[in-house]
Amino acid sequence: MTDYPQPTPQDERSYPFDKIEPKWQKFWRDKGLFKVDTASYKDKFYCLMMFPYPSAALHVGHGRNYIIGDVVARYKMMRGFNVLTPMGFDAFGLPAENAAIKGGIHPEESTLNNIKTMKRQLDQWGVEYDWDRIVISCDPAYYKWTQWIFTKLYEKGLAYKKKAFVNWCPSCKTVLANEQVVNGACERCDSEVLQKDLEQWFFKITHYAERLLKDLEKLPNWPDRVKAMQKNWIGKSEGVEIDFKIENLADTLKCYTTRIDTIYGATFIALAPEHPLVEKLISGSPDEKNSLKAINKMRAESKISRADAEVAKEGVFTGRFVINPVNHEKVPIWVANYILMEYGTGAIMAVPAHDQRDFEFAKLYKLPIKVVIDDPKHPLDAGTMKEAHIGEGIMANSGQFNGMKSEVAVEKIADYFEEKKMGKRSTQYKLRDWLISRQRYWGAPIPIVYCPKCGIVSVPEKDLPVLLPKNVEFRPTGESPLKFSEDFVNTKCPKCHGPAKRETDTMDTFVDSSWYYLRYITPKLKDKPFDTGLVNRWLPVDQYIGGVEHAILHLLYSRFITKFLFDIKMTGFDEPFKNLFTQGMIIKDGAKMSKSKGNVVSPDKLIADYGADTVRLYTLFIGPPEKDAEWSDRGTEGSYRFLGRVWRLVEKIHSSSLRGAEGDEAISKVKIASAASQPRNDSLKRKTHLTIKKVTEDLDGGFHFNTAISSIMELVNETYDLSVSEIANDAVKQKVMSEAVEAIVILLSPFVPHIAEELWSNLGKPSSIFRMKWPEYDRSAIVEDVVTIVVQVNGKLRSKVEVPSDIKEEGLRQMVLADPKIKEITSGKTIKNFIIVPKKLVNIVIG
RNA sequence: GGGCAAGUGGUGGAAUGGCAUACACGAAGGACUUAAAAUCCUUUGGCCGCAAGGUCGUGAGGGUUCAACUCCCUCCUUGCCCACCA
Repeated sequence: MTDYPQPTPQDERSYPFDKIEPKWQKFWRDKGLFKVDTASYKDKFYCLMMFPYPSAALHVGHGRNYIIGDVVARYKMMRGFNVLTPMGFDAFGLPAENAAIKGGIHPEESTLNNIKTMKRQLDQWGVEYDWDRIVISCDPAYYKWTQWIFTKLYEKGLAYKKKAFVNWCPSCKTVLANEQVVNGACERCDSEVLQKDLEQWFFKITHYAERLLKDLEKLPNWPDRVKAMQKNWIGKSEGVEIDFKIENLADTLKCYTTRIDTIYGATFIALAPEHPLVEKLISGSPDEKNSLKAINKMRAESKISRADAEVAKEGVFTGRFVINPVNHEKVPIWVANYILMEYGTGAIMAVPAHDQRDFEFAKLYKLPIKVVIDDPKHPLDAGTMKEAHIGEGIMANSGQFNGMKSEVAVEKIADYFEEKKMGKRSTQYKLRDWLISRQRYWGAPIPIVYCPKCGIVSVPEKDLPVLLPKNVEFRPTGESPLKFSEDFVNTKCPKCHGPAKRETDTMDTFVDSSWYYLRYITPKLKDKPFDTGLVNRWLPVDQYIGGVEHAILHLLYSRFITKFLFDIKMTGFDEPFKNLFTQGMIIKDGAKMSKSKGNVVSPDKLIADYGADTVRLYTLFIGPPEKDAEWSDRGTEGSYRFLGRVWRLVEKIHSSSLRGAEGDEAISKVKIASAASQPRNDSLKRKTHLTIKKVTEDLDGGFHFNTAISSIMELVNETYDLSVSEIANDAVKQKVMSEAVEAIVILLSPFVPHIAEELWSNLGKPSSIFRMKWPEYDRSAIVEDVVTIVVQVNGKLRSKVEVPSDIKEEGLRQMVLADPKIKEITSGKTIKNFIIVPKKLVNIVIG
């Protein structure tokens, strides 16, 4: 048995982060480091992070967004910008309402509690904001203006009401947003989502479809991925709308096609079950009753299964025919479940030979298949084809167009249709109008009043906000909870002052978040949503940072609202976010971090164990920030070790040993590095300036935090090669060393602000480090007198030679060929080519 | 079916035409310690070799080039988004 004392755990902490982090956080807040006076907009930089929904608590995956934003803000600050970084909360929404139904706590209470928790977490991370500008979307002072935007859209005819099919969860008894429907089932309870036909409010985003598409070109600094997703979502296609004459009826049937070149191959027409002409077409047909029954079945089914692509094709013949205008053939009209009423005209000309869906349908109902686009080398045979020929080819069986390339015929036939007035060119979009009404409680009420005399009346600005009443029974019944609040519903008509009723639906929370970035500039303004003059100075946002999951919805809606506000001259810009950065997700155990999967890593414990700087550093070092990354608890220890190394470097070498030249015992034992080709002080000075260059380029050229940090690690490693005794007696080395250490601290400061601030002050420098100028590298310090040239023979590395950096070609050639290894390899061989990449490489090509 | 990413050591990743594997994790060994932790140092792609060195090697196959992880073509795999969109 031993009687030695047990180890004490105090040394587990290699530097006192628990003391310094709260200290500097308080310092920044007391000094108002992040407070901005928007009146001075010279060198402004608007750094915006997507504001969060206030859920219970943040995990380290959320943290990535805020940490990245904080690094950008601090870096830009040191580059002399007047940086605005505000934060707020997207505080309306279903989760709080559901929690309230379960737990009985009012959504407002739980939301405000969650905001408190999240704010504390952000504070502990050392992520700083101008909190005076906080914007909370459930605050009446904010949603007043959300409602105001609604009324403006309504005035311009861009907010309207219509009957529409919406997603309905029978078990939650509520309407769901499209994004809450996953593979046809409710996101939360997994029951099958039904469709209900309800009166709904829409924003006419389709009015902006072309501009939303075209203006993507104005956004060169958005990720291509996001632009591609938006483009895809808007889904523009150009084609021809054909007018088909219906045999024995006065009506024309309009069909939209992008493949007018296949018109001669149309062997049937297919209508969506919901097409308005369906009843008229089948009336009088011998099998009218059964047909209608089958069509009604399709109507019911097709809507449920719309989310499910693998539904079998089904159809009913109407008994009617159209006349194909190009060849006067009779073409039968069918009703088919795969045709969508929402797209195009809800009717298509079906060309089985050249469209896979039409092909399957034709096979099923034994309809004719006619090849009109052929490949002369491998002619198609309609009888034996296994699938449709989708691609281009040579026109066949197409009258006057035979022999043309199909891509030419597309234009020729379109011209022909327009000349003969048989149809016209037409552009279609997949984008649908934005359904914004929700039969839910926890949202901004739609500011509309229904008056028996005046009809639909929007609430005038002086009566806004329409306050969300607090005492409402919001248990799900399938109807808007506000319907049951008599005080809320019964009101006076703003026009005739007679009794009237309020709209009881609330707005989609995406409406709240589609303009919040404008509110931050003048967050407390009472008489306007924002000050146009100031907003025009501060926007567009210089850097927007957020998750790619918002690539379509939030970013598209925000662009739409910005364009609308531009059109009504509220703003002078029509794109809100100049630069967009979308960070990757943090993965744990192969899945996205989420509470339901039970793989969340809480920052609170990590910060308690290692400090915020370690968590920040690891989050930034884990990999390229735009990519997903697997979280490893081990990895945090590496970051922690590195910070300890920096701490000891500054504390021991610089502040004590250098001055006293005493030499800390542990440090004096550091080995003296092996001889280098240059004097060590030169090499360290050069490395210092190369590191400044590299870190600056990594931050300016993109968000390459991981490589910036690794280059600082290299510099730290190099300083460890110098021993204390080496420095102590050499004034030049001391200078080089302190320059390196200062560079390390300042270059690290955006990433790990607390330790940097502490070390900076320990070095005797004035606080705050974030009021310092970002260092610039010295060109003369990075030039080399001697460079190492890599010598390849026939592309293979064979040797390295050191040459003066200003060597001429002939001299270099001689030195390279004089190298013993090269001499041996090249002896007796003919040198065919001698390629020189200056200061880098030589490649000798021999026979 | 369409669109977009990505595929490199035991692991996260670096290198965007010029030394493949920087930096870090993990592992092994050493110094310090009664011991451990911490710290500091060394080694660490495979194969052959005592070594010097050689050789193979960035999902697969081809191509362009003096030179390819990088550019081009074909294919495979994984992930994400969209999807009976005419």
